[in-house]
Amino acid sequence: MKEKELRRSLAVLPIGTVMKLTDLTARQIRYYEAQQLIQPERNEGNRRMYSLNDIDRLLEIRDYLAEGVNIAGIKAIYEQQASAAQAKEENLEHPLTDDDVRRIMQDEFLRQGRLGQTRPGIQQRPL
Amino acid sequence: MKEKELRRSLAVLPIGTVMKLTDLTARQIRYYEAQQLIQPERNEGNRRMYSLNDIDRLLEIRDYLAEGVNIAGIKAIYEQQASAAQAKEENLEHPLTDDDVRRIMQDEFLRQGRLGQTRPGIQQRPL
DNA sequence: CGATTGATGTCATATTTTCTAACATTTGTT
DNA sequence: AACAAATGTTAGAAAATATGACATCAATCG
Repeated sequence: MKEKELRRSLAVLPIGTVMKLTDLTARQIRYYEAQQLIQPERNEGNRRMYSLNDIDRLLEIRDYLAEGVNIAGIKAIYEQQASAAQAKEENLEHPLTDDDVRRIMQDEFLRQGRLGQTRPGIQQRPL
Repeated sequence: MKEKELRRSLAVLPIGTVMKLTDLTARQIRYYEAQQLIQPERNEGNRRMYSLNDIDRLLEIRDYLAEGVNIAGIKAIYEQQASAAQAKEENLEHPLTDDDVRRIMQDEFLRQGRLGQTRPGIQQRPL
């Protein structure tokens, strides 16, 4: 199913379309990019171009924010996912020892602990 | 599978993207529309917006033209498909009599006869 | 409370994209 | 040669997007 992955990651949507599909403003979408939550491509004319995967991620971001997770938290989640994916790959070559697992679990808990801090005000989306 | 149909018919692509995906020029895409081969939607600002189904159809058109079928022929094919689809629907209510079938077959043959006429010069796509 | 900060709104200006319409070109067909 | 089909090209106007600055608003902290 490589075909489908490719299609979903094809950057073909301009920001105007993304606004409608996600119900986000251009300002929000560009801000999330500035915060490294998404990395849209650019066309020859420097216009941002988004893929279906980007749409999914933006919808996720929207939901996390609505739940009260701040942007730093969302970023942490994605970084965690990325390293988890990497670990999975590496695991195909050298399976983990129990000792490794213990250390990883500990890291996870530490990360979780740091997350809930709603220090930077939860703000509800206006209607 | 209504979900997928909906997604595929969502008009979200601007003409610039369509150009890249189909390897057609804006001129060609607009011309096929003028010839009624496609009916893209328009956004609030009067920009043409295309769906994935539109992309498929444009690729088909591109292939038919490369094969030597002229636009009138392609249009005839689509009209035939449309009436076939309609017939199928109607058939769910009143199945056809043998007499109906005979008449339909005759129509088909007449249409086929008229089609091959490559009267309006076959033109090969430039590299 | 007053200051600070995170997330978003708004505005101005520049650049890119698309639209329409007209005229030009190319290549078969008659 | 004349014509028609398909496409190219160009000009001018309108829409969409980029960037950067300043404004706002709510939550948090000293």
